[in-house]
Amino acid sequence: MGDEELKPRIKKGLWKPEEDLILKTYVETHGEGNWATVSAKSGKYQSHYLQNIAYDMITSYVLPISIAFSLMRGGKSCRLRWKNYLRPNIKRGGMTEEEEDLIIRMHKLLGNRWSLIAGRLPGRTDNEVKNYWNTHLNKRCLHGKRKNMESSNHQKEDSSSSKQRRHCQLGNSNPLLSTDPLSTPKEMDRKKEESSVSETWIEKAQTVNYYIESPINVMNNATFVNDDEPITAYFDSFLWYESLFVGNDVEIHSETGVESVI
DNA sequence: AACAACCACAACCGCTTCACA
DNA sequence: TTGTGAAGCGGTTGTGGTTGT
Repeated sequence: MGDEELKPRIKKGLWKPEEDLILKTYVETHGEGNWATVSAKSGKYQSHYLQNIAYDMITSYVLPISIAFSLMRGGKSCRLRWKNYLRPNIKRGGMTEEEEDLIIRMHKLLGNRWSLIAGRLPGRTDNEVKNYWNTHLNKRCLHGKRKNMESSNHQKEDSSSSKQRRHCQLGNSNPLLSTDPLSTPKEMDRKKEESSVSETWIEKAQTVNYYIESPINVMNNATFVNDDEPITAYFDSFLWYESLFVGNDVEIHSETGVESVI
């Protein structure tokens, strides 16, 4: 008999609807926490489950009643599944423009602090924000940076090509895409749509950050080395302050520290 | 129709932090 | 003060669907 047979098998991979129901039932009864015990305890919810779930739901999930289905999942897996998918008030579906802008602004301020960012988006999870950033916004921001680099390089180019590119930037076509022979019209439309939303404020933020000392720099000055609370408070006040100027150009004088809305 | 490439999202893994005995 | 287990977090990988060839 090998070790593998002695260990309880922890199931991995995508969750099935019946597993979701078991976990949901467990958490609704016991509350969140003690995730390590979910796997052991959830088996007894078979009877509870069968009493409370409508028969048509059971049949639709093709559950053989004779099978005792305790959750053979690790505590971490259960916790994540609950937190990211089953928890009440989880908002599903695409991000709104406001949410996108908030994510980008927060990411610029906080970096990859996904839980902090998600904390300011009701109904959104850190995993969702992180995935959304990696699949949508990161590309868009990189694309914006490339665009900026291109435009700075263009200053060294001959006047005709730079004039053409400037025309593209001001008009309804993208200079990078329009000069890319591999881009299809459909792809160009898609990329154009992606790049249109938040680049304006990104450029503004880059300008603003030139004047405002980053909170991270303050941290690096070891003002609050051993105590997170002041840092958090500082972030909060900074974000609150920053939020006042959304959509505005803010200038803070580098020496006097006096801010003014342009 | 078949296959490959790509994309979006769910889930896992490893590390850190926290709480408590 | 230290050890230990639980929870939290961010990076990475896996999976399934879609699109292009």
